[in-house]
Amino acid sequence: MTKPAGVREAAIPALAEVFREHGYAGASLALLCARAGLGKGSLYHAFPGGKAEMAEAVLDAIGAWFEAELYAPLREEPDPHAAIGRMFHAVKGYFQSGRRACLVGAFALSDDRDRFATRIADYFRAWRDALADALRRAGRDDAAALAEDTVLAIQGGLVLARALDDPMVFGRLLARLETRLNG
Amino acid sequence: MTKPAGVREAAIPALAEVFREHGYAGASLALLCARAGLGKGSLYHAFPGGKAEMAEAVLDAIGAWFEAELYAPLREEPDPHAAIGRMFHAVKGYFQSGRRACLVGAFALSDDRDRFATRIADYFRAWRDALADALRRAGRDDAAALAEDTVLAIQGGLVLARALDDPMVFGRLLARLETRLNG
DNA sequence: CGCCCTCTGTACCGATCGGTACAGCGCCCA
DNA sequence: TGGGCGCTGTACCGATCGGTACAGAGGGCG
Repeated sequence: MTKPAGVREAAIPALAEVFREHGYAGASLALLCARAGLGKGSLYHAFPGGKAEMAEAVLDAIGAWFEAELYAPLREEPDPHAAIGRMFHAVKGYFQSGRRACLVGAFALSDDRDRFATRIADYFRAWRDALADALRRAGRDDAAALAEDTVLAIQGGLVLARALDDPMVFGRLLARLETRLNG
Repeated sequence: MTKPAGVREAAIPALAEVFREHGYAGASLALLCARAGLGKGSLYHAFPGGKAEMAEAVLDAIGAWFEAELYAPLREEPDPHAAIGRMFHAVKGYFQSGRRACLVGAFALSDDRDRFATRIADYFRAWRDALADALRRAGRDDAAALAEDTVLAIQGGLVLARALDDPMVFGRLLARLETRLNG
């Protein structure tokens, strides 16, 4: 029943961390192998497409995680306020209170964007639209603009928190956003 | 009187564009040379410290431009509303309405941050503090939080606009921010 | 003119890049 | 017990990496 899990899925979190820390260009095969604890042979057996396929797999895994943990609840949870609260909680945990960067956001800023354009766009579009849906069900008439503002502010918060090396910036932002959205 | 200008300053805009598009790791000497229209010899004569010194020079140039065009007016212009309006106008032009990424923000997201930590932090701290100063003079009691929110939102707007490949996202954001700040 | 000093292109360096080839290990199932 | 196969490490590939050495071009000035 349950897939044999495989080297592939087991390696993805480690690969994700390398891409997150060094960017696509900076993530060398040597780094990828070391972090994954695998030789080149194993890595290329699991990802015949090489570095590009590894990055795609990582983006897919991130997208799937956000879809399951954030977007689906935002769309389907009967109580939109609860779903929004859960979103902030998940975001805080995922980004380690601002210490961890957003891989998708980082890719969007460089020319790696072109290579992974649809995955990157889908990630943010799904987030923005799911949040707008929840806000609409919560009775906000400015749902679309507010959702866009929120998603974008989270990305900016990560940039600024890392730039100033001050996770509090991210924490403060999340608090401000949550009161703006949930009252 | 006026410095002989030199190859150095002439090359900086071209170098900046390469770092902006490809990141620090992705900006190879070959790309840097080609875009600057100089051979390795010339480039290393102007920047004996190599790639790292080029990036530092680019960050310094960006910092100086923002200081002169944005931060100083925010601090010194008698009419804070006018200075804030000028800031939005300059930001819109500089980032080409959201089509162009922020080099400093991109560096902040990867591990290049450590290498250029003080320059990156100074860029954002100066911006946030200058804007807070103007807001305080404009009579806002939430000046500090509002300034932080604004700087961070601009960075997030660039991420989201590039991710969705939709410059309108950035334009809408600037409009929203300007009404929030200047009424 | 002849010297010097700034700037330039080119050849070259060892290291590392992403990627491939392949021999063998161990496990599962017949 | 013995194939077969999923997985692994290692050696190797040409290309490119960031950086250096150096010979000369060019202009200013004595």
